[in-house]
Amino acid sequence: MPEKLDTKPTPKRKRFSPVERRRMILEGAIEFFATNGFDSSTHQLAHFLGVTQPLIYKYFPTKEDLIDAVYEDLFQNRWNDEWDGILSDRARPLKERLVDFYGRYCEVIHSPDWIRVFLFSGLKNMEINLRYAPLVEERAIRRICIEARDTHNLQGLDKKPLTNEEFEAVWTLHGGIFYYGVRRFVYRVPVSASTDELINGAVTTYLEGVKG
Amino acid sequence: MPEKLDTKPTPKRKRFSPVERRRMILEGAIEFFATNGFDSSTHQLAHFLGVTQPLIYKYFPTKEDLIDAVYEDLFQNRWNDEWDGILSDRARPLKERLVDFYGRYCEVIHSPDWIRVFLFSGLKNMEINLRYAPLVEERAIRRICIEARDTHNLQGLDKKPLTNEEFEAVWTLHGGIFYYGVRRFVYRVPVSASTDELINGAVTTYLEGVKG
DNA sequence: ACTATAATTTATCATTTGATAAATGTAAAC
DNA sequence: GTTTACATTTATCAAATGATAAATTATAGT
Repeated sequence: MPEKLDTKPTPKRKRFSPVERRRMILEGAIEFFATNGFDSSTHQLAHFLGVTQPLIYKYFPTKEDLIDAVYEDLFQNRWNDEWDGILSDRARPLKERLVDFYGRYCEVIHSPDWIRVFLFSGLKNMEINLRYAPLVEERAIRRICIEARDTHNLQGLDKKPLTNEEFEAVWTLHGGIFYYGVRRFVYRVPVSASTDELINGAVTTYLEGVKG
Repeated sequence: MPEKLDTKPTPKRKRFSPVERRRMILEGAIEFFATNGFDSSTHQLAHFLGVTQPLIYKYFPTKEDLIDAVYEDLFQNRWNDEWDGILSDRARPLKERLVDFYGRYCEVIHSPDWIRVFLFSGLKNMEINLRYAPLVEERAIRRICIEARDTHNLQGLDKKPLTNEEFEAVWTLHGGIFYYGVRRFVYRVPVSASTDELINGAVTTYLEGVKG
């Protein structure tokens, strides 16, 4: 078949600015590692990206650097400071606050990339956990304990410090919500409720339990 | 320093029966893979076992065979048929049954080996999940839903099938309990309650919630 | 249209990894 | 004590993997 010979041939190689290319590699790496784990090879990743393997090393000197960039992109600054305010805003009913908070929180964590990379990294890397778990405990769990006491007019923190039972009740709520993501993106089984329904149910149950 | 020359020197090599050695390798592999993931090398595993690497291949023809043996040992036949009876025994209060059931269930799953291998395999291997999740849903979650209805004298299954809300409430309970293991053996953060306290709290909260 | 910069690829390497074959030595049987 | 079976090790390999250097070529500036 005859073709126009005077048209410029499509370049076999497309060049991007370093910023763009770095972004492309990083985003691809997140998806790829979330699917295949961090022990997958950089060769396979390059194939997935449609790019040669040494190019990756132009932007990330070592594989470890690339993995760290994945962590940072997914976990760093993903805790929105506004969430603290939502939980502590006593002008609203606690149930409404909890539903609001977990709705926003789940928008971040209930994605295959987030849940899977979080578990992959947690299983391999101790450092991530040591940073993340205390963050959740301090800014969510503890705060919810305090607000629950206030809401149900129990004795203040000055009278009695938070008990193990109070902490564990919130951790169980939190774990139930987290586990919903595990069912969807790790086990990949069908779930019978939407995220909103789940949150509503879990929060309601928690509040019933802590009240009684 | 002079030594007794007539004592038989300690053999540099100890021989075990195939059955014994296979068991040793398998148990070591469970611990090793639970710690380091299934992508760790057989060379490292051999070092961990204090044995040469080709020996492993005498007992497990491929690495995949070894991994399958690990799965089988941890997950196969770990569901005790008596548990079904515990959940369905209407002579006992539901709360007591649930605490009893989850106490026994957690004796199995709340170990670093079980939780970590379960997550490692779930993240890599789809097959395990496809077998395990339906088992839990059928033999635990659904059963608990049914018993909860009976206990609270709600309309029978013939009147109205189990709702998504009922299912999700139990999954949230289940997830909260599972997550306790994740906190301990994946995140490795200190937990503020014993397994028994956790189960008691979670079950109580669930029943409060489903009642109201 | 030409040139220079640098983004991208090709070629290559040392190490690691799953796996195999042959040599070795332990311990049971005689 | 000798023999023999076979559990274990030593030696080795091809393929995969993280990483580097040199060659190539797209594209912006002139």
